[in-house]
Amino acid sequence: MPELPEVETIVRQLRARGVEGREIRSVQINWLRTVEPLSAAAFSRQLRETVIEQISRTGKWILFHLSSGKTIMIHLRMSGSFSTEKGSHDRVVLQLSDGLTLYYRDTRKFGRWKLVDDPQQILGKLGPDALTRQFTLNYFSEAMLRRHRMIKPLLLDQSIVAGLGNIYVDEALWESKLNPERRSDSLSKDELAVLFKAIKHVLRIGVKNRGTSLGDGKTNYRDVEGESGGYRVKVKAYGRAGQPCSRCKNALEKIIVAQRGTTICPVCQQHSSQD
DNA sequence: GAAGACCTGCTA
DNA sequence: TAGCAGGTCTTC
Repeated sequence: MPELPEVETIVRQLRARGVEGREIRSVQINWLRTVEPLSAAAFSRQLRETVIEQISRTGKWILFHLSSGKTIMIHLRMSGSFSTEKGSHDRVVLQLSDGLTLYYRDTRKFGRWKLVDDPQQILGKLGPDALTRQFTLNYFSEAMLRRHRMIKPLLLDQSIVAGLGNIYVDEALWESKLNPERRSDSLSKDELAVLFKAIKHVLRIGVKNRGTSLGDGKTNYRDVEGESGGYRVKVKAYGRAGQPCSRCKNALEKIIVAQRGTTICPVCQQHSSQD
């Protein structure tokens, strides 16, 4: 579920809640497989009495930098979220100093907490984070042109660029008027520039609006305050199949690309003469 | 590339 | 009840 803007929103709110600087007093692990690579007991032992000095984000990873020198790396996958109030699918509960309790909630249990000595072990396999200066048009163009793959799965590939998921990829492609099945090496210089700009744009707007949430059920994205994201009203493509394209008014269509549900405007996002 | 695995809950 | 979901990993 959460992509870069949702993860960024959560990190900001954890900081605002004053999680940084607090000591972990006790750890409760309700779903053993959430934590890696240690057993729940060993994992808890290593956390106890350490201070969460700093919280950061790279791509879709949340990092808790601990006073012990170790780092907790958290990936929310499809349904992970945080709250300071008890809920119904709390998989990890941290009692922090000064009476704050942090609940990690994850209905589908796909999320993971990894305790690592060196985050680079994992982050080193990722491409640049999509909202950093390291993600440049030159880098992006080169990465796309030297492969012969459909653009959508390439954009979802975290080793190329980190942070995009199904929603923001569909939004960026809609905004760029590009068909998700176009081959990456068929894109012109102009198309690459437009797509690059659209990626940065949809992510920035997403962050500004505190992420996206669809529907109202409890499996959907919630920020730390329990709110759904504000980007929902801004979504142009994702989840809008059957509704009119806000550019040309033709009905948006749902297709499957690389096994992922994909919404496109069949008129605006036609395959070009190439490919 | 594709399909299955990991999971639960919502919707049609 | 089947099918689907914002992610990623493993195994064809």
